[in-house]
Formats: sequence, C-alpha cells, structure tokens
Amino acid sequence: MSEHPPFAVAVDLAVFTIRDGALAVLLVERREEPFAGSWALPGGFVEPDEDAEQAAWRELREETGVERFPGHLEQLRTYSAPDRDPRMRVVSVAHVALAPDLPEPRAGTDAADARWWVVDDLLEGPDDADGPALAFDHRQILVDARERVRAKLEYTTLATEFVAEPFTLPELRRVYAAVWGTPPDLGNFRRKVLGTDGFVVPTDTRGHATEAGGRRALLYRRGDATLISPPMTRG
Amino acid sequence: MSEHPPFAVAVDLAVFTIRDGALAVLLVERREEPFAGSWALPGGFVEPDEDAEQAAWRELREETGVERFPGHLEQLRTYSAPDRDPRMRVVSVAHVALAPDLPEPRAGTDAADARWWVVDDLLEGPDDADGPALAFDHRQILVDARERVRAKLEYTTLATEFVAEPFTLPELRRVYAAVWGTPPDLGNFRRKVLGTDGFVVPTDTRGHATEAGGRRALLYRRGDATLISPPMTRG
DNA sequence: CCCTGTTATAGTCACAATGACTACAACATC
DNA sequence: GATGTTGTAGTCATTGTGACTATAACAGGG
Repeated sequence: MSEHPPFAVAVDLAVFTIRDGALAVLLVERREEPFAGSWALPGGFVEPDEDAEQAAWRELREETGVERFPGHLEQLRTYSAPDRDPRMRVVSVAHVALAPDLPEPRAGTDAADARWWVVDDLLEGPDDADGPALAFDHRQILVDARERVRAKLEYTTLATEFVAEPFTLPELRRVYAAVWGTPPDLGNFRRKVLGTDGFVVPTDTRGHATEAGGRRALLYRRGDATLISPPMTRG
Repeated sequence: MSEHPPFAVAVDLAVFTIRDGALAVLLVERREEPFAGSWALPGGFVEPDEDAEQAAWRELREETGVERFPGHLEQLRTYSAPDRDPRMRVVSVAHVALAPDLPEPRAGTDAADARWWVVDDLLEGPDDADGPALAFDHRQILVDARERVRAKLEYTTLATEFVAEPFTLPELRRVYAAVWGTPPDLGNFRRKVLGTDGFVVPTDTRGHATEAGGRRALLYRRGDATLISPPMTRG
C-alpha cells in the first residue's frame, strides 16, 4: 500500500484552425525555463476549483484573446511520463480545440510570443525539417491531436466547426483538403454532405464573389447531425 | 499567473471479459472510506517513477492476480471533477482493459472482495436497477468504457482479444453478441471476418465438441491486422 | 456586351459491400 | 440411422462509392 505522491496537473491545448488553405496550430514561445525560447503548445495548470475541461476553456480564452471561443473543444488524452517535465512531476491532460479562422493571437504574460504555425511544417521531415523543435513532449501531442482531427472528419460533422457560418460547400471542402492533405472528389463530396441528413442546412442565399471569380456558391449553416454514417473515406 | 496546486493522480480500470455470453466487468468492494462497502472499479495511485500506463498494468496484475495479463489495455480518458473524491483533489486516468475469460479474482489488500459483474445488470435501469451503485464517478467511467469497446469492435479487430487462442468463428461471434447486445448475422459475419485480410488466420484444426453438439468449427488465431475497413456495423 | 476562364451544380455508370436470405454439410445423441 | 443442432457456402436485390462528363452561373477583359 502506498501513499499518494503529489503531482502538478496541467492542460495543454492543440488549437487548430485553417489558414490559407492549410491546417494551422497555435504555439507560444516560452519565456520561462525549462525550454525558455522554445515553442510549445499553450497550456497551464489546473486550478483547485476547476476540472480539466474548465481549465482548458480558460486557457483558450487567455491564449487566443477571444471572449467567447467560437469552436469545439474536447479532451485528447493524458500524458504522464515521469520525466516529461524536468522540474517536477507534471501530468498533462491534452485537449484538441478547433475553430474558424481566429485573429492573430496576443502573447500572454507567460509567453514571449504567440503565433500560428502550419502543422505540416512542424511535423514534416525526420524531426524538425522546417519548423522548430517543440518543448516537452508536445510534438507527440501534436501528432496525436492531428490524427484525432483527421479521423473525426471521417465519421463526424466536425469539419463545420472549422468554418464560420454561413459557409459554402467549397469552403467546407477546403477544410477537408487542408486536414487530409488532399481534397475529396468534388461531386462525391457534395453528394455525401447533402445526402447526410442534418449535416448542413441550406439557406437560399448565395455567397459573395471570390477573388478568383466563378459562380457564387450557395450558403449553408451547420445542421444538428454529429455523425456521418457510413463514414467519409480519406484516400 | 498561478502556482501549481498539488493533486493526487490515480488510475482506474474497467476490466472487461466475456462470461457466460455476457459482457462482464471486474469490481472490487472497498474496505476503506470513502465509499467503504461500495463497489468500485479497481485502481490505485500512480507511483513517482511510473507513468499512468505502467500504473495501470501494475494494478491489473495486482487486482486480477495473474502474472502476465493476457489481454489489451488502453487509456480511456481522464476524470477530474474537483469534488469527485471527498478526501482531496484526485484526478483519475481511466483505462479500459479486456481479456479472455479470467479466473475468479482474489481480493487485494485494499479490497474486501472482488468479483465479476454483468455490465448490463450494473447499467440497466434509471440508476441502479439490478446492481449496486458504484463509488465515485465510476458509473460514468463504466458507461464511457463500454461505449469505447462497443465502438472499437466496429472498426478494429479488438474482439479477438476477448477469446483465447485458438478460437472458432462462432466463439468470436458470441463476443460481438455479448458486447453489442445482439448477434451479427451469421453469414455476413463470416464473410466480413474471413474477407478482411489479417483479421484471423486459419489453422487446419477443428474445435472440440461443444455440449450442444453440432458440427465442430474450424479454429483460428489472431491475424496481424488491427483495422477493419469498411467497419462492421452494429444494429 | 460578348467571349473566355473559372467555379459551382447536376447527373451517369461500373463496381464494391451490405443485409437478408436459402441450401447444404458435419457432428452428437438417442 | 433418424433427428436436432451447429457450422459452412452461396444467392440476390439494394445501397453507396469512385471516377467521370456535362451544364449552369458568374467576373472581368477586350
């Protein structure tokens, strides 16, 4: 029989958005040791009177600088390797958040800087081809978070959380293209989205003209469906 | 900017097996307060030198009494409500484990008793129709754990972890029947399992005679596939 | 104001997988 | 060896997909 040794409990956030047609994640540059100067996922410690999800929502507001975060948040998994933080024993309850294009973030008090990074730039190559090495085990968290999002686009309507309402089907398709790395077939994509009850609900309005010209697409809003069955397949 | 208040970090386990054609879960009767006398999921605190998964494996050995646990273990999610343990702040990293029929468990030092419960008896009805109320938030953990297993049978080959090798297809089908509550169609089930490369590998042996008589089924072993695509559908 | 490039929408067709079956084979026991 | 039980094999209509082609709507340049 053993005692219960003290741990610090933190939340880390993989906040995703679509920027310029690519999946982007929010990173902060650490001001303090350890890993001062390195880039890391935003996060912080859980306060005594809140649970992990509340802490994640709080950090989300603090780090993105928006009052009411307009997107989706869910728990990813917990990382608890004994040596993951050199200072002390910290377990981190990682979360995934995603939202339509957010404003350029402001650096918080504990961060020297904060900005969006294209995820592929961070995770490409053997360890850090184009982007910086991430602090702690955040590279692994980011890998897991991206895989969660990729998988969930297949069998849920989560993609609609990446676009602001109202949105067009081509916009929604670009979300899939950004997250999966390759766009789903145009016709089949429409057939699937429109054929799934409650995926999107039509408005009889048309979108604005895009800079590239072309026919203006119809606008839609999110439906109340959450699951796609059978799933959409990537590849 | 805040300090990092101390937490205790625990693991809780939902250990599933198939007994008499029904999905069963291992519960322990608590000896100590809080919830002394109540039934709870087995679990314990994470030690300073181990991560949550190692702690879960250790508890699995201790609570089931088997040297080398023969099944599958994975993290479920983390439960962190501030008031989930009346003594102090405890966050629990819940895990799901499953294995072929295990021996009747022995009560550990901190448990007055330990036994298998039929999951449907525990979760049926408004709150506790047939089984006991569970300690802490373990009812919720159990609900989430069962749903995880149900879902994973659809798109992974996890079901094979519920049967001892070698096994017959009817045995494997009974796993699906127990977990989903209704058996998949006989012919279609065989077609799917045998048609998925690496789900099972045949041995040219036949199974023993069952008490009910009938033709003896062919024996199989687990293949190296882990994913089923497209998934098997329940209902 | 018409031509041209671009983008959205609609529809086609072969093929894969499923759901719901029926027919047949092998075994145990009476 | 008759009988009930269980496992194995195959059929067939229906659904959904992947890979296309054709047409409609719009912007901007000449």
